[in-house]
Amino acid sequence: MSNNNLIKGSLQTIILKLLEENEKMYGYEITQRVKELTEGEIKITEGALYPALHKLEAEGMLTTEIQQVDNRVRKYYSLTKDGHREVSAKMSELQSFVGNLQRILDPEWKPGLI
Amino acid sequence: MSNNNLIKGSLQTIILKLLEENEKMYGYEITQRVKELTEGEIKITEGALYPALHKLEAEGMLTTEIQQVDNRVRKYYSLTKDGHREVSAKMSELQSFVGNLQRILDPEWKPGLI
DNA sequence: AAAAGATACCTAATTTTCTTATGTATATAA
DNA sequence: TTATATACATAAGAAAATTAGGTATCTTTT
Repeated sequence: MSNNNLIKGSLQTIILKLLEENEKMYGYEITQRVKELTEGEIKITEGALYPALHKLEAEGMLTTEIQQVDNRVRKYYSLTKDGHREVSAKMSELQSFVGNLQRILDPEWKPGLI
Repeated sequence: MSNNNLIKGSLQTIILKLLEENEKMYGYEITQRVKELTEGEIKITEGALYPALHKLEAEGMLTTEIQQVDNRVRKYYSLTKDGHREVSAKMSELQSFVGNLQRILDPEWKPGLI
């Protein structure tokens, strides 16, 4: 995940949230979407992404569907019912953690500002 | 660090920032300050804290000073010159990462809001 | 008086999650 | 024809946490 050794553990949340917004995506597409949304600042490495996708699938959060596109194989992922539930949980966990971080690092901070 | 498996890697930044604000602190004090600032939501475990302090000291970011207080030993940490430089670097890295996270997770988000 | 909890330090084994490197394969641009 | 982009995958190693244990003193509760 780029040169950011800070803040690990948010990859699952990123994957789940993108899939909530997009119905179905394949791995490579996710890396490109993140790169695009962050103007190249966050690059998800394949060594991090694929194991994370496999883990989420094994946990029942995602289902897969293989498609042939121009002689190339794509593996599309989408949220299961459990996956949909998990998105909200992960998102509020993350937002709450970011809030707590601000409270520690910026004593002036009040919710509503960044 | 509490029950938050999300967002690892911010402990160093937390330590450095607290020491910038407080001149000197000892380990146990840091755990208590964080607990207090986050109303108990983030609990830094000793197994995470002490190795992190030792690493920062080994890297020349912190110096230590032992004090006896009521027959109990306290190890006070303070920032070195390098440590002071590092705080700004770590802080802007973290703030930029949080910004990128918002861009990924909240398409509505614009800098200035949280 | 004894037990429990708070204060204060520490380390070791294990787990999780990442980076780095490598491998396969097709299509396109230089 | 060589490099880049697309598309999947895994394995070795590093980094940073969790969990669980250890030592010791002081204070509060039973």
